[in-house]
Amino acid sequence: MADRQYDVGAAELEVLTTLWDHGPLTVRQVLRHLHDAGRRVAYTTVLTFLTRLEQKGFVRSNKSSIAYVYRANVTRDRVRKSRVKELVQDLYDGAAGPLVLQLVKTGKLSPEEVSELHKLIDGLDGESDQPNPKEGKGR
Amino acid sequence: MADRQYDVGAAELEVLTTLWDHGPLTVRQVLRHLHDAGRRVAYTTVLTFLTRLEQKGFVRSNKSSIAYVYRANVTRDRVRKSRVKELVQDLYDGAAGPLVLQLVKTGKLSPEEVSELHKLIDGLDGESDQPNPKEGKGR
DNA sequence: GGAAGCCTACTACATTCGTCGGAGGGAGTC
DNA sequence: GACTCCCTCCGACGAATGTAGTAGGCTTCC
Repeated sequence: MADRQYDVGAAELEVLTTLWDHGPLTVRQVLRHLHDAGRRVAYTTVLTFLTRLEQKGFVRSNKSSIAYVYRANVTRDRVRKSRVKELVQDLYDGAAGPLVLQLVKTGKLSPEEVSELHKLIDGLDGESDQPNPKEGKGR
Repeated sequence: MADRQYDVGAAELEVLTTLWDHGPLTVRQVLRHLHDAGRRVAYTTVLTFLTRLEQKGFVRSNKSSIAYVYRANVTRDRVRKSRVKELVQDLYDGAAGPLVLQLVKTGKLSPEEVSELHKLIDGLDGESDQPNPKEGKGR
């Protein structure tokens, strides 16, 4: 219960996502992107989100000549992993397998994804009893 | 953003999970299960959770001779699906594929799960190039 | 019939999150 | 120099969530 590491609210996450998608941005730029995406929020609301995200360490900012420029300080991948882990823990009793199966059954994977998955587990199949030696863990 | 359907807090979810795992229970029984699982909460806290869950429609209760007996009113599966969907939407731009791939890569599936997965996608593979006729296509 | 328990109802309070408004300060612009 | 923007800081507020205390009601057991 303590481990709620990357804890970002849904609205905060939208802002963070905007930063992931469109690089370093000022408050106003984030606002514009959100508006373009159909999200109506006030300027100060975005500012609040960015400030809170910075307090939590998810973004950091640099003062440019005019305004602060914010950039993500965690990778999307990290947040994804953390969120997935939390989900698996809370609802799947820690076992990823059932989730994978469920997703494959109902998740409407594209043919490309299916074939990539195919390759992946063909690999796994062989190794599944001999641990991977070069556990580099790159993304 | 409106669609936050099965919205249950983390602590509420523990209670709901207890009901899923151990059938209809009274407040006190839920409390005992939680204590057994190392979770320290007060009796009235559990009562509050159950009351709130009932208001939200996630559990329902029957008055027995002694005390109210609560039972889950949503399936675990439904909550899982809803949560996963939310996650996929929020963090994977709606595409389940990347999540599956990520899980398979890092999710430590058991050999049994891998082989089940194998069977599953062998099935999918066949259909993948001939469009599924009865595609309900939610979204 | 009073003490000891268990049960529900009601109230409360701190925190987090989503959402802003207003105040006050620098920078162009007539 | 006054107007107008745009920027940041601070404060605020309501809803949800986690957590729990207190009051009052029924049982039961000497």
